[in-house]
Amino acid sequence: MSDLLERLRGRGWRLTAQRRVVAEVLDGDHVHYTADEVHAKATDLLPEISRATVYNTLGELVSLGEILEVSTDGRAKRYDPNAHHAHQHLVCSRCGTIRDVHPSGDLLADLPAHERFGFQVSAVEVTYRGICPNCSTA
Amino acid sequence: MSDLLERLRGRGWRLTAQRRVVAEVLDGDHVHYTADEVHAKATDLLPEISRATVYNTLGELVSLGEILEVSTDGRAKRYDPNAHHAHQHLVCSRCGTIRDVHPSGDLLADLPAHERFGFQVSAVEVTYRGICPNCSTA
DNA sequence: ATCCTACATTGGACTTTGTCTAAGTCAAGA
DNA sequence: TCTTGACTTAGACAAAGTCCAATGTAGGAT
Repeated sequence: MSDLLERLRGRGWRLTAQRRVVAEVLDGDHVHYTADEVHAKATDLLPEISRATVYNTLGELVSLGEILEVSTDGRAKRYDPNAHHAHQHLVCSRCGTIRDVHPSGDLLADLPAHERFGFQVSAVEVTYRGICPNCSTA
Repeated sequence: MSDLLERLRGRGWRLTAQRRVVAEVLDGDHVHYTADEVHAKATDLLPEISRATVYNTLGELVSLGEILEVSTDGRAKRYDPNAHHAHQHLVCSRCGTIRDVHPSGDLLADLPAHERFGFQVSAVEVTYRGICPNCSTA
């Protein structure tokens, strides 16, 4: 993740404590926090960081293609730092836990030409839904 | 759609003008309105209908499995009356237009056992993204 | 090392989307 | 037609996100 900050500095990003903290919070696998969760965790590291800055920074990271925006439940958007490896999501219908998964096959090719309505189709997002081990035993 | 109302009456639904109007607004193919759009169109037919009733009615129709809730953009949820034929969505990245599409293949089977993390996987939602004919020429 | 300034941050007001509640209304069975 | 419990209403409230004017600061220039 520190190479992320270097990469962004190369693109003219000003390196502030706030941005460093947001990047740090988002580091890891299977991380999918809401903006408010990012803000809460960032506040632990840098108490005076504002909500607006967290939103701004997340928005910039999305624009730059460094993180992904995910909305699996129609409520708050979540942010996924795993933007450099194509993947899909598996979501627990009960507790909302999200895992990154890698389906086999070419998902885009599954949409036949006669079902494309003249669109130039360029991407596909898949959400698998089920019950996680934790919730199925409880 | 009128058989929908009959079906619901059979399930103990009280048949009110408001519910009739919401059902009427949702009738058609490739219909994916937000709650506020449904409210606006319903207001044309029945000026005194309230927002709360539209939300209530949409929620009930979803619970009864008569319509689907779709969130393709992380903003307002949309409602899809085509609940009785499995399908996925194709969304224009520019204007937001949504079409119902039918991919080939077994999408659920594309998730290998070793990528399921012990989940009981039961459903899959797919959103194809691209540019619609209208937006690509404009 | 310090200065400058364009870019970043802040807090709070505002918007959008959706939920809840208490009071009034009405569909449909008796 | 009467009655009653389900339905509807307006408006307050809540959650998620955006916007703005004022203030602060990273990092290049000196």
